Amino acid sequence: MRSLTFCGDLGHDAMSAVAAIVSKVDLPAHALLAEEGERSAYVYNLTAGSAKLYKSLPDGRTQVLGFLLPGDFLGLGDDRLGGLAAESLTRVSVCRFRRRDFDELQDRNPVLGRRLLSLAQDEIARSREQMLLLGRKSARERLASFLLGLYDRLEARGEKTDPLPIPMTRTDIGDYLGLTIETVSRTLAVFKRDGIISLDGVHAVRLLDPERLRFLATGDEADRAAAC
Amino acid sequence: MRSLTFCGDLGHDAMSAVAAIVSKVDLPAHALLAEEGERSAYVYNLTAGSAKLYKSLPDGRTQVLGFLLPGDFLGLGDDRLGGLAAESLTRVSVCRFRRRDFDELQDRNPVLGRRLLSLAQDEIARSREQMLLLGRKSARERLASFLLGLYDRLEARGEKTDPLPIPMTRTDIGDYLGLTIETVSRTLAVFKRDGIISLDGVHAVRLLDPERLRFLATGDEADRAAAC
DNA sequence: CGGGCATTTGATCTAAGTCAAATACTGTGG
DNA sequence: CCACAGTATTTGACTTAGATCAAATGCCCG
Repeated sequence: MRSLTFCGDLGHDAMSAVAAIVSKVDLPAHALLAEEGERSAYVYNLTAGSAKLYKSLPDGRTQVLGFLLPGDFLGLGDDRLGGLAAESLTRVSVCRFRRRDFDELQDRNPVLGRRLLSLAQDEIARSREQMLLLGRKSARERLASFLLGLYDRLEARGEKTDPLPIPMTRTDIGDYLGLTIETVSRTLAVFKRDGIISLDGVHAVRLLDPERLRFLATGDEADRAAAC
Repeated sequence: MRSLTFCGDLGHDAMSAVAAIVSKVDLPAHALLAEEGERSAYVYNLTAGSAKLYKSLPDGRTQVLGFLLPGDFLGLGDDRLGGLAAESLTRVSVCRFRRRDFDELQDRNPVLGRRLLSLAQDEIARSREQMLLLGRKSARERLASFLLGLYDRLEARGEKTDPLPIPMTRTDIGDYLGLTIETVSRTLAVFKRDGIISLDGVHAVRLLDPERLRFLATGDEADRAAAC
């Protein structure tokens, strides 16, 4: 099964050790995998479906920190980490580990330890990119980056990307990009008008001009006027 | 010396192993410790002074990803990581490790490995907090968070915080908070007018009402009108 | 002591937010 | 399979926080 992609080349011993402590769980859409402030006793690895990770201010403003796709971990070393919640966007399947078991496994398997450090560093790199986006990019640049990011991640996992599936709502997208749903909607409308994308219903997009999108995403615009 | 705080309780062997591969370097203010796109052959641990970590868009917009204070690492596992630069803000002293030596040390010392994973997780937690700030907080909330963050970090290291030293320029602060220098300046002026802080020259602040600042930072405002 | 940068302050502009309706989906039960 | 209810999305009109442009100061540091 594809559930344990993360232990790919850990060797046979490690794989059976992993298999021994994992349990598979299915959950419906909109299920809370973790609540803000809670210290979860579990570590999850998503095997099907998608989820969002977020953090909120007391008055309800929320920031989506990332979307989890199949293969992604949730709760790694997070036990202590600052109030942050996770919710499934679709029906999901997860592999669940009791945290204690997982930590122990990690202590006995240096390769796994190194793998986890490497995952943490990937996450740091992605966070940095996102900080640049949130701090300095325009709405168009944010949406372009978002679409390409989703595309690239699915591509990298060998999932289909032609009608690019968008499992999250406009609200989730807005909360991820630091925008309102209206701005998300309007900006996508402009991309459509400009022939950069086409909407295939609300939860799928076709990237008609990825080239142009790349330019937009990095701010290399040279944004020639788009007539009406 | 305080240079090797990170290996505090690693044990004697590890400490001498560390000592064997480290070299101490002093650099002036505004020195580049790493350039965007470069793959540095070194890992640094800052022992005195401060520095900024940043990332830029092709047109020059830049996002400061964080400020390094004494004890902080630079370049951990970063070799590959997406173009990101570091520059000293003041005169700095650093402990420099050749990356290869450092990786090797890490492989032989599981405690060090765990320590690094933990540092990486701290960094992820801080990044998440910053994403919430950049995506959802107002200018006042950002500045309040910034001042308190600086205060807390110095406090935690036992540095003096009464006149809170602000080694970075307004430009750096703006680039860190996703604001312009004008907005930074104006917002600090408002804090001053409201008696929340007092400016002690341009590179030192006195937090007169940390309480209030905490409320501001978390958006718990209840922002009673401030008369003129 | 003065030149050059950093900061502050003021006036104005604008991208994105807010408020308010239409429309369009989605899932459900008949 | 269809209609309907309830939500999600789009679209439009208007507002605003923060950006931009433009001068004054202020502050190092040689």
